[in-house]
Amino acid sequence: MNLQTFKYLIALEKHGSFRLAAEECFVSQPALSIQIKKVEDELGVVLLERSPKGFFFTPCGKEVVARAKKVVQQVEEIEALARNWHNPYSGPLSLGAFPTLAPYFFPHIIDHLVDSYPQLQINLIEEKTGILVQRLLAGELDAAFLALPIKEDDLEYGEIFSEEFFVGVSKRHAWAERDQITAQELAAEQLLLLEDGHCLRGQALDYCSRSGIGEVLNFRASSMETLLQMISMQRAMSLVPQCVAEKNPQLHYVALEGGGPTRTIGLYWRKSSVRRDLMLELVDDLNREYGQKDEFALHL
Amino acid sequence: MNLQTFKYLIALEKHGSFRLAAEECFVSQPALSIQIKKVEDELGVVLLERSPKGFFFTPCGKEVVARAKKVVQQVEEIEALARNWHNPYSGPLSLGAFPTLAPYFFPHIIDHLVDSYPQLQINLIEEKTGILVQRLLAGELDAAFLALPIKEDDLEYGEIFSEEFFVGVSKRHAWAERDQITAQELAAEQLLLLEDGHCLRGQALDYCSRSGIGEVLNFRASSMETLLQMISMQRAMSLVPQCVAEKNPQLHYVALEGGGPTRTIGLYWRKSSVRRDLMLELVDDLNREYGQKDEFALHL
DNA sequence: TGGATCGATAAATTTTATTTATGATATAAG
DNA sequence: CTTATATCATAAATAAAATTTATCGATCCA
Repeated sequence: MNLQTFKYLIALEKHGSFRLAAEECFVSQPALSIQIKKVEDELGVVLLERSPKGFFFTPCGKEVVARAKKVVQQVEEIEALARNWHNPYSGPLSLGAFPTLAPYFFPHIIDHLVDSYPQLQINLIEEKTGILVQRLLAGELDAAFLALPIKEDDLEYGEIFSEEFFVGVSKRHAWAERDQITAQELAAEQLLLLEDGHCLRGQALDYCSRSGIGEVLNFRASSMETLLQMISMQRAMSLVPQCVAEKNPQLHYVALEGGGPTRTIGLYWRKSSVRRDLMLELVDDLNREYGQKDEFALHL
Repeated sequence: MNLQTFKYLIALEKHGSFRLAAEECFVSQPALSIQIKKVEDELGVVLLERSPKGFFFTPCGKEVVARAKKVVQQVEEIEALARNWHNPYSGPLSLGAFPTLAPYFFPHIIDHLVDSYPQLQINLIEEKTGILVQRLLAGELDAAFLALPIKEDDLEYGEIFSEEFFVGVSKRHAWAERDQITAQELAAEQLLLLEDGHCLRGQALDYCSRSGIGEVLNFRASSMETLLQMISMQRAMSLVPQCVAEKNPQLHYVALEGGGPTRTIGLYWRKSSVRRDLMLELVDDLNREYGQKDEFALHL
């Protein structure tokens, strides 16, 4: 059993081709072929079903590859651990945030990050929540700002802040003079939502079903910007989180009586991350700087 | 980076000696020395602090060894997966149970197990809960019967059964004619408990503190058998789970009005276990055979 | 059908790990 | 205070392993 062979298997799954896999691993194609066969012998199991026209992984092969990926990732984490041992505050740090947060939140923290950790080379990645979680688990991201809750055993998180949703309407809308409306009033209206995959969409739908708001406009905006555009054209209204509202004063925002729905943002990272201590420190920092409470929750 | 080297590191930590570690790995001492040095070069980190009188692991070394253990264990799980792929119902299966359950529970299920899975070579291990969890996580056990709750991310479980605790007293005791007593009455008495480390002790203490029973006899029996002996000598009373009571009719058992404390037993295994499917089946089986409800809870 | 591509195989080669032998240092016993 | 016996490190020789180059047979597509 051999880590290099695991990498071969993983590359093979990725490319579906011996030649390409070998290329990625910077070895010749026979080297890869032989090692794959060897590991099959060693395990006493057929991992690939070969035919003259190609090959595919057996169920057992798929299971082995899935586990091999975890193993290789952990080894890479050992290597990173050693690399960063002498200075955990140096090197590249990749942070993610989902699209309805990133453009409104990153500008707030970027200066603080750069000042506090000058030796870190910070990469900011904007992706939908699902992709972020995936990349986090795959070790491609060090941490991500995500809306609670995220159910992943391998991740832990600290809460950063909570914010309310307001009802965003055009300044020419009938509600433009009002500060508050009731959930009942909202229930009579139709809401524009983002397209599938945005966590904000899920949060809004949650709130609607809990508040008995059934109907939502069957048109889905593909980005927050589009959505705000449509609202300002008086074509729609929507639930808008506070940080987005603050950056878009061209609209009017109506609060929901008794408090609207809220979203809580947490910073998530792998429990096994080599940057774990740094992340804990960062959560502490961000709470001091931008947090609303004296106490903040860590979920480790 | 190399799995064999990880094994060397682990053996080195285990024995604290190059020679012994090499022996365990069936290689010569220089082979081990050289590989350790090589991995240090490769990682660019000193793992061992060497001195003429010996060596110890650096903080970084300790971290690396801890992670290496996980990696090696997962690789072993891949090997086991492959071995058992063609017949998951064959080979050795190690099951644990804690001391206040094992002797009373294993006899109930052993026939069923042997009949249902004739190709499995079943090993039963009796240890205190803490040790069982440790051995489970280390991959030395396939599964263990444990009292809920157990907080371990890497484990999952299915509930098997719940049972009530009764107050066990001698047949010559004043309560020997009674069927029920109240928690208040019990509060006036002193309870004998098992020594530290037994989960039953924790459960009893929990109940006592919740029921306002403050005093417990400051003498700790080292086994359930001793405890029952002492009770029958009229020297004490204690909380006894139902399955223990059934096997010891020489005592009298008084129920607590409104129901006494209960313990729920679950079968726990590693989420990554190669026997996962078998375990799910076993939980199902045991519930059909011995479970009290039609529905049983799986916590995956 | 001919050329290109794919993966398997064989032999030669290189790289890597391991053994044997030995050295330097410290500890324990006489 | 010596001597014997541990310990781990080092060096050279050996064994084992992975890798490369070269080649084959099969399929696919024009």
